[in-house]
Amino acid sequence: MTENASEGTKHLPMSDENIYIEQRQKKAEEIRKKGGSPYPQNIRPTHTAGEILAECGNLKGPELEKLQKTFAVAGRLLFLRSFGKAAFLKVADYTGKIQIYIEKQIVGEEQFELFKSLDVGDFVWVSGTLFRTKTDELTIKATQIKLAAKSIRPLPEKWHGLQDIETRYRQRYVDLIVTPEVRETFVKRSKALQIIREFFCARNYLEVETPMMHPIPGGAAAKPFVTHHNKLDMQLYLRIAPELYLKRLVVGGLERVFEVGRNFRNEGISTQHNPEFTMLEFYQAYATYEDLMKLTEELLGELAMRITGETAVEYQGEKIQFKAPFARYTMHEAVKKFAKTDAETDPAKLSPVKLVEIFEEKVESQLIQPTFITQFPTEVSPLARKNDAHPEFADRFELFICGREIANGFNELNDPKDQAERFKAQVEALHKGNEEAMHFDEDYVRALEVGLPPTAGEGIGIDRLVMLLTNSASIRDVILFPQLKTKEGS
RNA sequence: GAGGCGCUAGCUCAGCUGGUAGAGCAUUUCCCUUUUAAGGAAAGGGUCCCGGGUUCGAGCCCCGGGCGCCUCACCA
Repeated sequence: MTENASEGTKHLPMSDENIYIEQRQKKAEEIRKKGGSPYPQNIRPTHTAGEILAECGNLKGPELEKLQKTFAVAGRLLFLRSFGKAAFLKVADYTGKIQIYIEKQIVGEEQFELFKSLDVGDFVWVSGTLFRTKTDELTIKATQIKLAAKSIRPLPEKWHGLQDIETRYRQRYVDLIVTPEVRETFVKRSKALQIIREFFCARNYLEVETPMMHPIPGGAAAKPFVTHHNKLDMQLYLRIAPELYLKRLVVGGLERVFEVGRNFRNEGISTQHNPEFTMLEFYQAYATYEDLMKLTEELLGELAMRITGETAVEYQGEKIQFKAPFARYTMHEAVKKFAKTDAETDPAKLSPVKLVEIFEEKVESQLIQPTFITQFPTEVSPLARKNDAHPEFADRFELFICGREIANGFNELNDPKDQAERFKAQVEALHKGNEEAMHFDEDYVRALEVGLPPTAGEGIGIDRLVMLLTNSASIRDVILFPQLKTKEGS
């Protein structure tokens, strides 16, 4: 704490005080006056709500009575219905909720008084035996109850919960308490990451971590965040992609690597974009982009199956089929098929840049089911290997689902001379004012000179993938703390 | 960056043509020993996002600003 801590604790800002907070603070003070603590230690549950349900969820009333076993749970008090000398409570821990029944005659005067000072939102510890209520709900009949941690602020209303989207993002801790779907979404996100790690580890990939602070931003076309290291007195960029570092590792003999981590791009914010987002990148020596397309089909199929229980996933009213094989078109074919072309926009006659332009404008939004688009112009693929037969195109693909780019992969350019030329072209574009063009990375070219085996690599946007798997309309719904502007006074 | 919409009690929301600021939940007090949005009785609770303006009078109209959401543009 700062030296001013004692000064700061004298009183809370008046604007933040309301009757609810005052009342609860008063209760906490009462406990202190009596020699107790509103924030005690050594609160030990014997069971979680989930364990109790698993162990006794099938037992009937008489069987529960015979059990003669005491269960102690701890969790947040989320519901309270009092009848004067008895009450029902619902306590939630990380596994679920369990109902508590408390009766003055059973717990005694002192414990019942303690119970009456509890508020919804408090953490509590309860022990007792199990029984079933008239409506057959598995319930703990409390014999002992303790306050485990006092909550000073009231929670949102039980029925409607927290509706204000801004507050949900700013106070995600409250959102997580009162909006069960939010919790489910982030459990699924965690599970997806776990599956991804298992998937690559099972294929002998090594998980690695490369720098997030780059002296030269590289690996993607994007505007970086700039920062500064004081002692080194050098400008650094938050990484826009880990690509160039991961390929250095393949040069170093780590033939199969993957990294899951944050990228930072200093661009607009939308339902599809957060300034920091999570990217999976993986590289495999002696693989081709075609191998990676197959691998991607496998990965996505497995994710869909293990997260949603089926390969067809409902997303915003569309049924997305994650079963292999996914549709495949070259960019030419896709423009021909999905964009209305005339003599002027005949793909065969278009400049590469124009082709990509039409593709992005007319075709992308139509690619709802998982679709691989291959053969991107070399000009827009400065790190990808040229196709041997048609050097104006790169051996590259992107995967589109619901009109959004989900993955991008290609055969890696491992010819140092070619790479140096491509960097030069990028630097020229940079000088011409293209803020997203790449810088010349001499050390990366040196690494290629040491020798990169034939390699294919791919990046998958994890946030967008999780959006699909959790039927989330906005990227903010799959990021725990999405970037928001700070509000005055907060 | 542009346009549209929103911001009223702790929460969810009403608030008409400009005329004393409303409800439900929650809170406080009282009654209530099996509830499932429990029930009954009463009470308290407001910087109507902020700042100007118009008006006898503004939550409402006008101007400026803040924050958010959506669409578009840039991007993954």
